[in-house]
Amino acid sequence: MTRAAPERHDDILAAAGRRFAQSGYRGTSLQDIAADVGCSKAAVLYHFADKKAILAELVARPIDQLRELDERIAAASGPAEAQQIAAEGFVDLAVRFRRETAFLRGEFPGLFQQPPFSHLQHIPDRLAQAFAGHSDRPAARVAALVILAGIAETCGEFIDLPETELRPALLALVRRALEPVT
Amino acid sequence: MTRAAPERHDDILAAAGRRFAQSGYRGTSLQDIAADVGCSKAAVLYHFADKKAILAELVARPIDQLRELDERIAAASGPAEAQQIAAEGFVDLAVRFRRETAFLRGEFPGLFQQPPFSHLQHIPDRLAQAFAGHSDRPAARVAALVILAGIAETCGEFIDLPETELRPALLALVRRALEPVT
DNA sequence: TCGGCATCTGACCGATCGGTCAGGCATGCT
DNA sequence: AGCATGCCTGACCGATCGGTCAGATGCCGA
Repeated sequence: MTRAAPERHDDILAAAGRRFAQSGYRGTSLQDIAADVGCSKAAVLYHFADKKAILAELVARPIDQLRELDERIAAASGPAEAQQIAAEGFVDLAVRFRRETAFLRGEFPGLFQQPPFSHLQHIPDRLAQAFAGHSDRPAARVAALVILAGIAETCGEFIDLPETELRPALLALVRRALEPVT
Repeated sequence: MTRAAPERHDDILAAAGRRFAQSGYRGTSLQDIAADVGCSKAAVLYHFADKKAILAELVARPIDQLRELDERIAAASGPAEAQQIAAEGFVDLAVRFRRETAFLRGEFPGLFQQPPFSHLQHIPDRLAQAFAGHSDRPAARVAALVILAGIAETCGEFIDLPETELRPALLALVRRALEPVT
């Protein structure tokens, strides 16, 4: 059963996306993906150079947005503005790419230290730094970091709200969380 | 180099805890653990029946507390009380067992569906149900679920606050998040 | 009709995984 | 001294992983 290359390509991408989101990158084998698509493991590797290339293409767009967010944080005028940009930018990122950011975060520690993701190593540090900008407000710090870590996976697993509802709800939460707690 | 059994046992447990927290259960090999402890892979399997037994012992106490929380939620008088119990109980759990809950959550989907964890299958559903108790308050629902998913890993990875500071900060955040958003 | 290219398959490879096993070595009791 | 027991090792096993390869199959233009 032969399919046109672009369709197959997208089929594999979609199947891998579902599998990665549910079982993680390491927990998904090429065999699993092939079985979902309905072809052989070798066929998957005909359309993609290797397993990492599937992941790379799957997270290419959220990664681009993450990098752009990183630049905006770096260009902020002070820690307060950096924190605000980081919080809102991350919400935007998480809402727009729910599933991708889920396993992107799940595989974070090991994955971003090797090619082709090595050039992104500094980003988590910068994000954490931005979120922790106001170290005299521990609650805000906690809240922001909780949000940073939790949004993506949660949205993918439990919540089924349309983006039009989810985004303002999350933004309201972030703004509220960033207020100082007395 | 021979050590007394209880010490070795705890050494292995500690090394596994660090590795699991950083690279996940699936991403950690018995070889890694053995190398950290300074013994052979076979020695690890002399002190533990298999790899899953290490994980099981590592999460035994948080699991117990999770099960007790589950019972308290089930015994709540209504959805509002259930939500409150769930939120505060989960914070308590996450703060007390930061690192354990981190990889406990990371391996959640696949792991709780097979022995020796099968009897806990219903708990995530009950938790999610409790958190989503007030479905007419989407922001509160989002916030609670974000917290549910995010606390553990975040605390383990980014935050280095003493428990005495972290716990009240998180509780304040939860209470605030559970208030309706206009 | 025929040749060429894109798509795909089954068999195979080396590496690594979790787990097993027979035996070595130290310690401590008899 | 001799023996049993507890702790540990290196070698090994089958399974599975990501990845390769030669060749089969089907489609499409000349």
